[in-house]
This record gives sequence, structure tokens and C-alpha cells, in this order.
Amino acid sequence: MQITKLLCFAANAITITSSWVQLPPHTTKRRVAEQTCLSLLNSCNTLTALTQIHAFILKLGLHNNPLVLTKFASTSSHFPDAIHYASTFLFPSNGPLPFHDAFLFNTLFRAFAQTHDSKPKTLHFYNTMLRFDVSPNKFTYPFVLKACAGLGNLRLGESVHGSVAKFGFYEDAHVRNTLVHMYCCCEGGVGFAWKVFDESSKRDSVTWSAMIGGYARVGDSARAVGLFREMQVMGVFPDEITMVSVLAACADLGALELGKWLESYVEKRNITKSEELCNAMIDMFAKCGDVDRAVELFRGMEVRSIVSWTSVIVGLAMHGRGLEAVMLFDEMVEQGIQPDDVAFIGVLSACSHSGLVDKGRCYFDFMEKSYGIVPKIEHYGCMVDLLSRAGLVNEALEFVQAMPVEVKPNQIIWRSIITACHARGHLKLAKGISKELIRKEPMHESNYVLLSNIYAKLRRWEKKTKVREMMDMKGIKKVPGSTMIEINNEMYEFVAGDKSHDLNKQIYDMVDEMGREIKRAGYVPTTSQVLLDIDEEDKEDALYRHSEKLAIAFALLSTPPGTPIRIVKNLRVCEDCHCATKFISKVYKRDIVVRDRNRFHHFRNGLCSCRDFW
DNA sequence: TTAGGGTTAG
Repeated sequence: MQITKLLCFAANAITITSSWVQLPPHTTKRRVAEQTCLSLLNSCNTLTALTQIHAFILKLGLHNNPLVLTKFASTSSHFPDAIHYASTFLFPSNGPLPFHDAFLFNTLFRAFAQTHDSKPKTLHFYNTMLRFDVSPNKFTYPFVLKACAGLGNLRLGESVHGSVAKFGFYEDAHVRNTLVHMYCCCEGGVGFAWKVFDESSKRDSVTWSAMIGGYARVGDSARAVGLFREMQVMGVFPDEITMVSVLAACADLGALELGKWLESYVEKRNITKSEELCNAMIDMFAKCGDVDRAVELFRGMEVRSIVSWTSVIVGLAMHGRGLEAVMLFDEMVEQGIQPDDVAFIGVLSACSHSGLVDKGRCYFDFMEKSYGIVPKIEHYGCMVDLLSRAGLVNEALEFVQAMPVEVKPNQIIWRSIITACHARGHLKLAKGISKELIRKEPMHESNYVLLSNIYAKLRRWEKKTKVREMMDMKGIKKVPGSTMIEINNEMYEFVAGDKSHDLNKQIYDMVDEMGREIKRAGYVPTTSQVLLDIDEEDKEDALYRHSEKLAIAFALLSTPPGTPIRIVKNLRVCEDCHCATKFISKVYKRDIVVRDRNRFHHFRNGLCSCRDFW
């Protein structure tokens, strides 16, 4: 309404004659018309109004006016559907092409950046720009490179990199930093990012953050932390965004001491505790084993987003504190925060890790009925996991069979059913599904490992050997189990049978001593866990070489009595290590916190927080 | 008159 009134007013104010549109640009009347259009566009907020203004622009003969066109492009970014309209106006399929310059294109890119699926459009108009011989300027490339980053297309990125060099913008800090970022977002691009980073003569906190974030994203967390240390040596001060990436890397490593140091560093340096920084800090504390601190930080936040809530819910879930996680989810809903699909994954996994089957079923229904969130494969995965872990294997199978056709069960879902069948003794079923999986996905190592473990449990050693031979033949290698531990701010990694450590002899002596002590307390080795056709004594020996036991022995040697021990495993904890760790916690009076691939186990006085349910 | 790096997920 308002726009229509304004248009009438403007039309009356400017007496349109056939002669004035031909007036030179600086004529007062023309400037009045131009200014009128600009202010109309300023107050425009609907597509209808925009189309009316468009007609007005044409009527006034301002379709070639750079100021008006640019304003038109930027206005269209403020509400949905308008950008498409604007781009058809700016690039008509027939008729003469209006005026274009780099600034106009940049304005369009900025408008695109605020919408979804903006990347292909940005690249399309970047190509248009080149086709019309409009030279990009230094402001153009960050938009274009970000579009490449969003698409994760390395080849495309490289070709744009070529243009950056050609137009001479490689030395511009913004452009170069976005190049680093772009390469980090493309699969296999970190090496290219490093090259750009390495060639940069001036690196500011953004350059460092982009590279640190890149390493953190690809899971090279140790390198990310290393780079952060180097950044400090070089005298570049990290800001809150740098800290978010370092915290993510620290969370991945499970390095609590480092995490605590990062927290105090933020305090000491007075780094702004943005909402994102707090979220990253919550996630870090939860993943480093101190979920209470994560909750404390969460409670202390003034403004919490869905990410803050989800981070702490997922944190509690990982630690097996499912009831608290569920209560927090309910509290969030009560406070009027709309849960999203990730929040539902969090709450469903909380139910799964704590055996809250009925609660999980309720949330799964609630998600679609109350929030219209269509369950994705991940949500189905959570449900299958929930049912399988609870031993409801048949129900899990029925659930998979009832899945809508558009959400086909993936290998992960089948694997969680196999694991459950394996644990609950449904070996025939597990064997059938594993064979099918190998047929469908012949290069995935865990399918072979599952089948091989089933044969071992059935004591079919010849079959088991055949599976291993098949793996060798295809060149498939099992991911070796490893355990990390942080001692005196240093990370140490152990693999099974590791002899590379300086204290090698003492560690193995300690492992032997541990074995004797826990046996005296009632521990019986779970030799069926050793899936080799060897005699019982050798099997026991193989169990004692597990990386987890080596790391615990090293911790017992290197830390004062009573100190908690925290370790991080790359795979799920095996049954025997789980049992042995319970005894170690009792005999040596140590709290032992183990993070495995799925969750945390807090061992204290012979018991585990997972209540042997994992 | 325009531009750069970040957090939650089976």
C-alpha cells in the first residue's frame, strides 16, 4: 500500500514528458527521477512493489542508469523471489542489455549470498560477467571463491584461482584468504590451501584461522593445534574465530588439558566470548570428558541458540546421561526454541545410549507430527540403533522394512543391526546380512571385519581365515585400533603391540603387573574377543597388548596416585578392555574416562557409567 | 559504494 501511494506521489511530482528522458544525465529533472527511484527502492519490501517500481523505472527511461540498477539489485536481496526477478530484469533474454559494471555484479553476488542455492547462480553470473567483458575487481573474487567453496569443487576452484592470478588480485589479503578457505572446503584441497598459505608474505589472523579451520575440518587436528602454536610464535593474535577452530580441533583430540588452557587463554587475552565461541567451548568440554563443565558454561550463557542446546544435549548423550539430555530437550521446547533435525538426532541418540526405548519412539513421532520435520536417514539410523542396542532385533528389522522407499536403509543401518545380532547371539541372521553387505559394498573394510568376527564367534576358523584372505586379495586393510592419551600437555598415541615408546619396557612390565593384580581381584580374560585361531594363553597375551591397556599402563606410570586417567580410542572399546578397565579402576583406585568412537565410559570403583550397555 | 576465517550430527 505504502509503495503504491509513493508511486502515485512520485508520478505526480515528476511530470513525464516525451522530451525529458533524452535530457543529459545531470539535468535536474533527470536527477529528481533518479533520486525518486532510489528512495522508492529503499522502502520496497515486496515483490509486487518491486514489479511496480520496475515499470516506473522503464517509464522514466532509467533502465540504463547505473545507480538505479545497482540499487535494484541490492534491494532484491531483502526478500524472497526478488533476486530471480531482478536478474531477469538486469539480463533480459531479448532486447538491448542494460548497463553493467563490476559493482553491479558484486551487488548481485551479495544479494545471492543471502539466499539458499546461491552458489550456482553466483558462478553463472560470474561467467556472464566474463562473457560481457566486464572485468572483475578485487571485491568480486571473495564472492566467487566462496561459491566454489560451497560447491566443494576443486577443479572449479583451481580455474577461478587462475583468473585471480590473471587479473592480478592474488596479493590482495581478502582474496588470498578466501582462496585458502576455498581450497580447504574442497575434497583433497588442503594441500593447495597450504601452498597459498605458505606463499603468503603477510598472514593475518584470518589467514591463520582459515588454515587452522581447514586442518580441523579434514580431521588433521594435531596439525591444526600445531599451527595455532606457530601462529602465536609468529606474534599474530588469535581472535574468537581462530579460537572456535582450535577448540574444535582440541575437541576432536580429546585433549582436556589443552582445552582448559584454551579457556584460560580466552580469559587472559580478553577474547570476545561470542555465542559461537561458547558453543565450541561447550562441545570441547563435552568431548574431552568434562561434561559438567560443559553444562556449567551452557547455564552461564546469556543468549543460547539451537546449536548451544544441541551441543550440550549431544554432550550429555555421549556420556550416557540420557535422562538429563531428554530433560534438557524438553526444557528447550518449553522455552519456545524450535528444535531442528540435528537437535532430534541428538535427543534420539541420547535415548539410544541410555536405553530409553519408549522415549525415543515418542520423539521420533513427535518430530514429524509437531514440527513437520521429515525424518532423514540419520533419524532412522538412530531408531534402528536404539532398538538394536536394546536387544529388540526383530523390531529393528521390522522398522527397517517399514521405512519409506525414498529413504533407503544405508549400510550404516545394516551394520548397527549386525552388531546387535552379534551381541545378542543371532549369528545366523548377522552372517546373512554381512554377506549381503559385502556383495553390495565390496571395498568397505568393516563389512569384512563384521563377518570375520561372526565366524570367530561361531569358531569357524577356516571360514574366518578365508574372509581375511579375501581382504588381503582386494587390498583392504583393517583400521588399526589406537588409543591417545594426554600427559603433561603432550599427546601420546598407542597402537596394539606398540613398542615405539621411550618407556617401552616399563610399560610392558606395568601391563603384566596390571594383569596379575586384576586377576587376583576376579578378572577373567574374555579370550573369545581374540579372533585368532591360537591357543588360550597366546590369546590372553594378545589381549594385554591392546592399545587401551598400554595407554592405561603408561598413565599409571606417569601420573600421581589418585589422578583421573583420560583416554581416547578411535574404535569402539572391546568387551575385554571394558571388563579389565572396570577392575583396574577398582584395584588402582583411579577414575578412568574412556572416549570410544561412539561414547564415553566413566569407570569408577569397578563399575562403568554405561552400565555395560554400549 | 562493494570483500576474508567459526560452532551442533548415527
